Amino acid sequence: MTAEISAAGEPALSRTFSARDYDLAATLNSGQAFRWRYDHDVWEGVIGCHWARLRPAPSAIVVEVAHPPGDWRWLTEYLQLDVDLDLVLRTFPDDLSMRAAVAACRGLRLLRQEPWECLASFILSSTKQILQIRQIIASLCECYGEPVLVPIGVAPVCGFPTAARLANVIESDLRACKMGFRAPYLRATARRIAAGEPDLESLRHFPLEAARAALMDLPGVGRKIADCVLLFAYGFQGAFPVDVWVMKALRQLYFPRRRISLKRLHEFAATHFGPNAGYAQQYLFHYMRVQRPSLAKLQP
DNA sequence: GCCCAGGTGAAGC
DNA sequence: GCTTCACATGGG
Repeated sequence: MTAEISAAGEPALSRTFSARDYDLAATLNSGQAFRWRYDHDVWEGVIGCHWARLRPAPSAIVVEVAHPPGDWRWLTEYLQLDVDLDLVLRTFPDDLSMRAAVAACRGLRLLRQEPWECLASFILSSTKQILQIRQIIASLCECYGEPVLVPIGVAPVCGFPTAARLANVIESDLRACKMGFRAPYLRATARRIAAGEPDLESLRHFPLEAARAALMDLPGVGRKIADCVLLFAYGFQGAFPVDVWVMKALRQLYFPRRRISLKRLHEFAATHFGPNAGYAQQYLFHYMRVQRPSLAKLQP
């Protein structure tokens, strides 16, 4: 590995993956992951310690990497290329709202991200616009991440900083990355994770509620951020993050002109959206944010 | 200037 | 239990 990393400056290697019904733009731009940059029909980003460039093609995704990987599981797992979207969409409730969301966003996928990066990213997400979350994380990676190998002609880029690294950054230095009041939360949680309390890998094998409780015990992590990590990093489909957009979606689409508490919305979501509720949530989120921005402004 | 952004935690009833 | 508020920062 070290030998490969040191052998910088080679041309990118390309491989095409079959991917039917995969909307790369919607997926990489739907507020799940924050490290992708779009330029001339191409997405550039970092997955773990791998630089990657993704380009949509008919029923496929063309992937460029900086060095030959031993295997491609880090990529196929991240993009969830083995998921049959039809099977997922078929489990959605057959109501007008979900039909509209699917019609508008078909091809939107859930990624499967590395837990620490996902957790830290969403700690930084609170009351921030997606554009600003990207900027904070870019700054954090540039300051405290390890450089990854890139091909000739590509600007240097870093991986996401480890919990151990961020645990040793003082709060004022974190604030220099423009994360504001989130800095002490990120630092305190980084220290907990670096100490293995909890061990993020072991959460994979926990029941949903136990994993959620372990995450919510961390500083700066409440129900919403915990659910984002449960869904985007571990794939728990019972996790249904309710942020301001999803709250508007649920209230307007399912409970118009009624007062309904967040608790009731969670109870509704847990029974109404079926075995792939997490997927349904992402469709509602993206639908509201991208397709119905004018409606989203009405009656919060 | 104003309001809002993929919220959380603490303090008040 | 529920409601209100402070918390940084930047975009529209």
